[in-house]
Amino acid sequence: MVRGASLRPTRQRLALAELLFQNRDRHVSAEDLYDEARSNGADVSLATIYNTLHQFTQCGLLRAISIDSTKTYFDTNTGNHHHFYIEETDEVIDMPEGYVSVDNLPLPPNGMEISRVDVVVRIRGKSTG
Amino acid sequence: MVRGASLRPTRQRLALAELLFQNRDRHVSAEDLYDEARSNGADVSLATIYNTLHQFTQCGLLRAISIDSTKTYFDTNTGNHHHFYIEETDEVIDMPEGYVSVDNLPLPPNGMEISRVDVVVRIRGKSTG
DNA sequence: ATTTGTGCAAATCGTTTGCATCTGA
DNA sequence: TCAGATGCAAACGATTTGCACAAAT
Repeated sequence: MVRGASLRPTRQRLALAELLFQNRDRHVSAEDLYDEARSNGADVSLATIYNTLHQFTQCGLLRAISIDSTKTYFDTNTGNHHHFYIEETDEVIDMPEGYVSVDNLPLPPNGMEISRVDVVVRIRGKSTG
Repeated sequence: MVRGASLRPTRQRLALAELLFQNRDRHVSAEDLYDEARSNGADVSLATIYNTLHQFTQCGLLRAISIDSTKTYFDTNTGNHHHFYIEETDEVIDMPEGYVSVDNLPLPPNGMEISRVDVVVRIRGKSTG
């Protein structure tokens, strides 16, 4: 997988890939992955975490989502899907692929084309609001 | 307007409110507003800009949008509308209200309710991609 | 007079960078 | 060998905070 993206299969990248892709549909921040790697005995620096996350993103192995808060999350599901975002906890949940439809989009400004449509449904506990 | 939100109408808040609401549909970052205030002779500190933006947001005078990049933008249009986001320049453009429709939303997880649905259409120059 | 807001500078937090060292093809 | 990766610590940029001073009710 890593090799297929023409990245050198270094110890660190392989360790991180394993953590990331052993379960589908994960949303991790750099810090999350860092902690996880450490507690799994993988000796990886934070800088390498960031490098790797960005490289994986660039190769299409991950998708970056910046919904809110100051943190960037990386989604292991790169398919066409959208997200719930839990306001109280900053959690991100995938919606099943192909479920949501967005209609009646106005045309983009002249000379521009659509690169992606992101739908975020912000949710909260029923009593809280 | 400021008074209506049960905020004390201080010189700074009034100056910022004037800058913000004299044109509809603005998307400003704290830094933007800071520069603008200064060049208009309003003597406001950056800390106060942040305070004011957050207070206005809490009162429903503004809406915070955190689309990408590390910056938070504040939208003077608090109505039901969505955004284009120009990837190359970090610009945010309003779509006309009521245009877009989102259908087939899956139900939120148990005990949760939808607080808002945000649609961001990421666009880029036609040649760039 | 009392409460609330303001300004400054220092602190924080996520993220990036420079550079010396290491590692995989 | 040697381009490319890694780790560390320092740098960064947006935002926040603590605290003394000022302004609004």
